[in-house]
Amino acid sequence: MSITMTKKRTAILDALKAAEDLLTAAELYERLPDIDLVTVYRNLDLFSKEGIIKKLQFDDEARYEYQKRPHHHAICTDCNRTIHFTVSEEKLAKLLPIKEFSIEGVDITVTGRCKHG
Amino acid sequence: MSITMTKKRTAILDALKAAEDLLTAAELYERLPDIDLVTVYRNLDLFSKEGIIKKLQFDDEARYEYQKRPHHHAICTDCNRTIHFTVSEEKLAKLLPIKEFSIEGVDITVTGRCKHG
DNA sequence: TCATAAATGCAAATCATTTGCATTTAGAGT
DNA sequence: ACTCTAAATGCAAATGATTTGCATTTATGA
Repeated sequence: MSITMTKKRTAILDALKAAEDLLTAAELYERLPDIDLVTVYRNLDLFSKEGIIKKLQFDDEARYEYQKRPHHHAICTDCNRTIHFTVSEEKLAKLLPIKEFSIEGVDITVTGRCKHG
Repeated sequence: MSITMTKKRTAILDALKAAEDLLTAAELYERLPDIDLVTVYRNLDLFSKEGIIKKLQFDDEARYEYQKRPHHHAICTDCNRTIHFTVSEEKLAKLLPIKEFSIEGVDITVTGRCKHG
């Protein structure tokens, strides 16, 4: 990547990699109190633009995740847990019936209920 | 529907039905200056919960559309135009490979470039 | 018509995110 | 290592969408 990897940037990325779930900027700040919240925001923005992480806009706030490989999300409306899943390129290609459009990215978000205890 | 349809609510719904694109609360307020912005928000919320309209969270603000039938969106990263498209139930059912999840809704957002002039 | 709940408006609060600016730090060249 | 310049960071304050509190108006139904 072409961006300078400072200690703080590395720490933010590591925290995202280590996280089970998607994190908000505030949650990252909790885990990394030495890094100013503004810096967290600025770097999350930067990473998003670089494509290193992914920003998902939730109802009230944004959540971020380290982007291992492109994938999609199923969010449980009960427990808010997020399940990650992938969809094959072939299936993705078949979704959009419009030819006059060059696809850059596809986001699929499923809502429903997971069967947790 | 079980909610009281006041004149203002009808006006808000009509404005959404008439709109070409998805509208923000502020844009609705521009079109309906007699209706307080707070009332616009409250009723958009109400309609969303009733399933009459659909709320899409964009980067910085929410946009709303009258829900004719379930459909999805392709957003041009150049001109911000929104293209609506549908995906058959069969295709939708095949997307999520997780059995332990009862699907309530599926949102597909495609980003890319449309071929406008 | 009256009573009660719902709908609305206005002002102010909230809260995530952004911006301005001063300070610190990193990287290139010497 | 030293110096210079741009980038990175922190702090305070601003921004802007959305929400809340409360008083007032309107609709509904007995």
